[in-house]
Amino acid sequence: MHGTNGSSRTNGVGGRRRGRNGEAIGLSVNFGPLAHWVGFNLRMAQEAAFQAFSLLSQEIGESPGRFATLTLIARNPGISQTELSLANGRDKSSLTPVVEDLVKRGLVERKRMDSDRRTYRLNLTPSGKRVLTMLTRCARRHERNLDRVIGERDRKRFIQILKKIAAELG
Amino acid sequence: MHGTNGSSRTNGVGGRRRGRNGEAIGLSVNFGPLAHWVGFNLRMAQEAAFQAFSLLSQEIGESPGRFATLTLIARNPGISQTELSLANGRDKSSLTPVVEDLVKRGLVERKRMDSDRRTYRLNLTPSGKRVLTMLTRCARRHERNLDRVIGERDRKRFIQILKKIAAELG
DNA sequence: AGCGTATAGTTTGACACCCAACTAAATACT
DNA sequence: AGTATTTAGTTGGGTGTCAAACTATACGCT
Repeated sequence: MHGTNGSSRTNGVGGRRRGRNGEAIGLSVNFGPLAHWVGFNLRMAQEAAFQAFSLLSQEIGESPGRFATLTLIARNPGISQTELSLANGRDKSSLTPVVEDLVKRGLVERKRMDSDRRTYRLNLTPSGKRVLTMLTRCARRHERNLDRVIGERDRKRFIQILKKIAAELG
Repeated sequence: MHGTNGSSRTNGVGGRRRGRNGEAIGLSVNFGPLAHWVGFNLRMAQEAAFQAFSLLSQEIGESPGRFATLTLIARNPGISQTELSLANGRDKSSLTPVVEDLVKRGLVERKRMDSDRRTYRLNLTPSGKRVLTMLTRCARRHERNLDRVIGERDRKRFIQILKKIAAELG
């Protein structure tokens, strides 16, 4: 099971038949090789998971992007923006408006470093810690849902593979 | 190994030590719970894979987004834009400029339907088929790289899980 | 000291995407 | 037939992202 293509029609998404008269696509979409390829399925899964977390996190008025940022600052007090962007897998320029907003809303504190006055040190404020706590609760709920889908047995291996992909294709 | 957090420092990304004098983050970044969560690792893996395919596909002057679109049109001749956007997991409005561009560059042909003059039928032109062939070659190369990372043994299960996530969190 | 290079962060311009509002066509209801 | 509802696609507004150019500091070499 790898080279064999067969037909790869699925009904997962494609659209329920409206069968006029054999109107080209009867009932479902043919994904062709996409169905068996990692890249495509990785994208679809990631976007579904993101979407789901987005819903949870907006219940408390935050965006999912903020969550990783806050966690990384909490875990690495005094981290610089460049280090943060690197760890977060985003360009440092993407971080500028995010940090700006977090500072403005009083979740993050930002001080120039003495030894190197180009770089900032980031830290959570007490208010930032409170928000992070709530977001973390959301995230745990989200993770429980994912765990349920993945299954306890495969979970560890699954994450291992994800990490490996990120590491070896970075 | 699941609940135990320990420390979760990794050196995968964080930045090699520049050890001034214990300057807050010595050598690596602490990812905290992120390290063990599916959502974060899913994002990182997806983005790494996307990036890698992006490099391959731009060798032939195309973007990765185009690839799934062209494949779906090839496999479902006469598909409508809405069906396409649904299968592709994008909003239909996102497709407007993409299709526009593909038509302008002569890869896709677009005809109004007779029975319902609101909808378009999309088809590849011969030129579009040629481009898709090249892109598919790229994609196969990319998949081989991913396979090497994932390992033949886990591959099938891995994709199954990705599909399940996309389906059950959609 | 002085010049060239590297680094931290910002700015700018481009894209890809989403959502909500819109237009035009089809269908359903009566 | 006439109005209301649904559907296919487009438009407009906003967001998040990257890459490249820029500013300012720091470092290295002579």
